[in-house]
Amino acid sequence: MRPVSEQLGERRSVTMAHIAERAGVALSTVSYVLSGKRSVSKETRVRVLEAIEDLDYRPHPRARALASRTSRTIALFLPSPAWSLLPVQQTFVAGATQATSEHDYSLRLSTAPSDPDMIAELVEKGRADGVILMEILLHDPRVEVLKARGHPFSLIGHCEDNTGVSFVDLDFADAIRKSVVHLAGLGHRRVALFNFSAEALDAGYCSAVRGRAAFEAITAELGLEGIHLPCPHTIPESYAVTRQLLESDSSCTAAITTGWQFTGLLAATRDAQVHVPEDFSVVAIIAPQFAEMLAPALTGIDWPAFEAGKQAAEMLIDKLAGAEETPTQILIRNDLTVRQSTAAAPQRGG
Amino acid sequence: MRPVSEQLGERRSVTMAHIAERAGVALSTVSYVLSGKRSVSKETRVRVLEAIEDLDYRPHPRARALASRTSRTIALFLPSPAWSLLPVQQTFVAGATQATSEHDYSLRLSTAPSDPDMIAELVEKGRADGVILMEILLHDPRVEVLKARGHPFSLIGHCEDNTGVSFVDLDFADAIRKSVVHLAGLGHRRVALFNFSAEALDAGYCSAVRGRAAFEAITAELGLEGIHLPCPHTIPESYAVTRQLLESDSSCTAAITTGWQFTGLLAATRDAQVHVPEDFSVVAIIAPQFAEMLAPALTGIDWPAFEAGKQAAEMLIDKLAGAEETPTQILIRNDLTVRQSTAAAPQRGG
DNA sequence: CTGTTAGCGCATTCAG
DNA sequence: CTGAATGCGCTAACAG
Repeated sequence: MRPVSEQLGERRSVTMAHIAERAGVALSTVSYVLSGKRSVSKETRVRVLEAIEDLDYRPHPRARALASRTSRTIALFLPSPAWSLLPVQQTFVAGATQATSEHDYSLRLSTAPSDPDMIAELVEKGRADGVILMEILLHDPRVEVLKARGHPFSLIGHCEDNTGVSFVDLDFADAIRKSVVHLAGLGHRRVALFNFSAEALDAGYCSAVRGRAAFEAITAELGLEGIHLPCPHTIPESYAVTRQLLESDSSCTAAITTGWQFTGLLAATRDAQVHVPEDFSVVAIIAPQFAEMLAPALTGIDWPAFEAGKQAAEMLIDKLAGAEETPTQILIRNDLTVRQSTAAAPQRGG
Repeated sequence: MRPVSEQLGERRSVTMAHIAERAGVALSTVSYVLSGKRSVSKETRVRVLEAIEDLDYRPHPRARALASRTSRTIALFLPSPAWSLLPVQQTFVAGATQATSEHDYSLRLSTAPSDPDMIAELVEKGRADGVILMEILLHDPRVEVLKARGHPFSLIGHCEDNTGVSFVDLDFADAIRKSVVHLAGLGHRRVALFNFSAEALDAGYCSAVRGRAAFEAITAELGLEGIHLPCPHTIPESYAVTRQLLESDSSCTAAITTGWQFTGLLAATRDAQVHVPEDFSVVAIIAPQFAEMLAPALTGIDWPAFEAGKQAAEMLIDKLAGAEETPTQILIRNDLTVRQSTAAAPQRGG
């Protein structure tokens, strides 16, 4: 293997030393006019600035990072391989990317390490100044580690105990509640919740657990019959679960989906000759761009994922900039957006 | 503003010096057992490895990067703000992320710099070893700059002249050709192409330009009437273009979409009481997970975006690892996947 | 096979 | 207000 520097063709670029020489000042002076951490006489400052201009000097972030122990980089982890299946999470990334770029930070993306310590190490080794976590569990070991070691981070999602942590999340309990109320208002008496997968529930995935609790509470309160269906986000599986539901339960007339399950659900209703929304109502909790892409568009609670990703990054950047100690906590409560005219009363089985 | 190092809480961790001392060897020896760039006697190697184990030493990538002029990082740029609208591109990122993580690289994401020189600088300043570009133009200044300065890169998309450059791309010309042939086979005589936007065409966006050319050629060859419609990917605009088409042109019975336009198109056909696929055929060029999410699913050419992102990263990593000089060029030609049973003859206006 | 040394490019003490 | 010196943690010559 040849020396890497060679293949990279990395040019020897102009450094602070060059511009110090040209300006006839000390290296440190250049550093100080750049950082502004010390006052510099107007004259020398101008000379330095001119030299910078003339030689077209650009700082070397990596060297700066090593010396200052700061990288202006934020790390973000994707749930591993099957990630392509969840566009909502991709949208978080898009939002976070935009925010980091706007603030002259950069975003380091990698698949989620299995070991929580590895993510702490990432910042300890200077690869990132802070971390954004998603797929949060109610009791999340990653959050514990990060807290314990004192590293800055923000969450998309939120734990059971959130003292001192910054996060942005959709209020899933509220979303489920509003969805059920909406369906009850349409006259439905028996509704299904297509919740996140059983694995997610077992692991304690925050939205899944909160969603289930809220669903059970609100259906009981309204005297509805609630059918809780953990279901993966894949098309074949959500299709199968829906077919099973429609065949075995003729009085269920509505469903709420928490993720990508609306795909298989819609295909299954169609194949079963059950018409949406005339015979069967569907409420989806999903990013608006996906709700809108269907024809007819889906009624539901909008999960503004792009904005959430952006805010998660921004609150972390604020923290890195030395902002107050009080954490930012954003719990999004959106009203239901009606995108398809739904028959007031369910036709099916009723 | 307090010193950043303080708020970061970055622990002073064990360095190579510590382990050199404990193992009773020179600093460089430690470096060499780690890198394997020089043979080390089994005895000392073992002592060093033990010391590493005992002290729980982990290398510091940033320092390594500065010294070696290599960062094990790949940069990827997103088309700025409106990015949330194009899920296909998000999927590229997902694929690239997976590949980089698998190879122990990391992915640096940022919004696309307006100045091509800035992206070259990114690698010159050591923030990345190589670059992945998307949204490629037939004559792309970024590619020119990268080539000229000798920086490693790979493309998702491909230019007019691709000598020496590695890329992965869907063969859009082939995709359009197959789509038109398919539609012609169904008996359609007048078909529309919902191409990328006029801006994209003007800029010379590779897929758009190639698509148009192929469309014109194949419709002429088959004696069909082709309607070329540049159209943005947004739902309102694709909706409007479709309504306009349906109202002004009663003999057009089929359409091909190149991106996200199928969303507005389907909504518009529905509102216009035009049934898909009975009255009107639609062929979409889109990532399979999106084609499948509709009910009924969309017939079309699959754009395996996740795989493409992955391959683009892998070919770049190979290059960085010092692989051969011969570029990898992957032009994906997929057959049309029929997902909805289409009436053999168009009903509308015919 | 191993140790010594000089940087990578910059931040930041400390003297002046 | 300025400059010289030291070091961040590691790599890669250069000497043995």
